[in-house]
Amino acid sequence: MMELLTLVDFKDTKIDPNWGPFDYLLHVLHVDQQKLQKSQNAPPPPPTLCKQDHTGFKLRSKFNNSVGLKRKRNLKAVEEEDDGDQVAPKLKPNRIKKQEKSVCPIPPPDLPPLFRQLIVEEMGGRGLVLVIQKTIFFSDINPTASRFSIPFSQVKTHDFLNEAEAKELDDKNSMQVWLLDPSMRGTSITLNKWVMRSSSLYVLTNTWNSVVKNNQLEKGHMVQLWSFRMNSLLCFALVKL
DNA sequence: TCAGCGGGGCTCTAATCACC
DNA sequence: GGTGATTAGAGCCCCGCTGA
Repeated sequence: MMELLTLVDFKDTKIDPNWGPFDYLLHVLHVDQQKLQKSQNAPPPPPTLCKQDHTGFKLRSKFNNSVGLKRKRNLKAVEEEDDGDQVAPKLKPNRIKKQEKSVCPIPPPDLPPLFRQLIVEEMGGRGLVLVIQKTIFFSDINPTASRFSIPFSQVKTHDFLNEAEAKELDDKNSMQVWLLDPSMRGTSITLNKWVMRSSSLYVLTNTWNSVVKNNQLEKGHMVQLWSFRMNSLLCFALVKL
């Protein structure tokens, strides 16, 4: 059973002033692995710190999701702003024809070399798996919704979850994972599993809004979500195509 | 015709505000 | 500081459009 990190886990951390945000990400992963290994009575191999200048890293646990939550623009204001960009503001946004939607090129494009180099060579990531390739819809960038939906029907494989994680998702419907966003910033994010009556989906929530904002994600953008593992920790990489 | 899925509405919870 | 009102976030699920 994976335990969440707390401030106590970082009491021995010595901050190097030269660390970039990405180094903090790697350190957190290291601490997480140590904790995991301790619980299994085996010392973990430390991940290699790199000196890339990635920004935007932040740490959140599922127990402080609401801490520091600020009120944001109300929905009406958001809609009014959005209407300004739409051709027919009085009408519902036109649905995208299925042919324009998440039609995955066959074969789907491989992970960009820059991402592969960062994940595999610098982060020591293993087991890269394409989880989904989809077009971003309004609901994916709607700040009120604050979620990225991953419909089961579009998921390439569910193998990115091991048995324990699948069980955790079934039991608690959510788990904390790491997301490497298109600008290569590391973010802690919540992976939820929503079971609907006729279908199910995975949903990235919680810090998704900041990913949208930081990467200027917009409706219509094609993205890929890759999964990989840092030691045993489940991580994702979001790639904008 | 019908299954699938995006869009968005409803409800509950939590944060914040206003007032005492 | 306590309490009720207001507002926004999060989770869930229904509606209806689209394409097979």
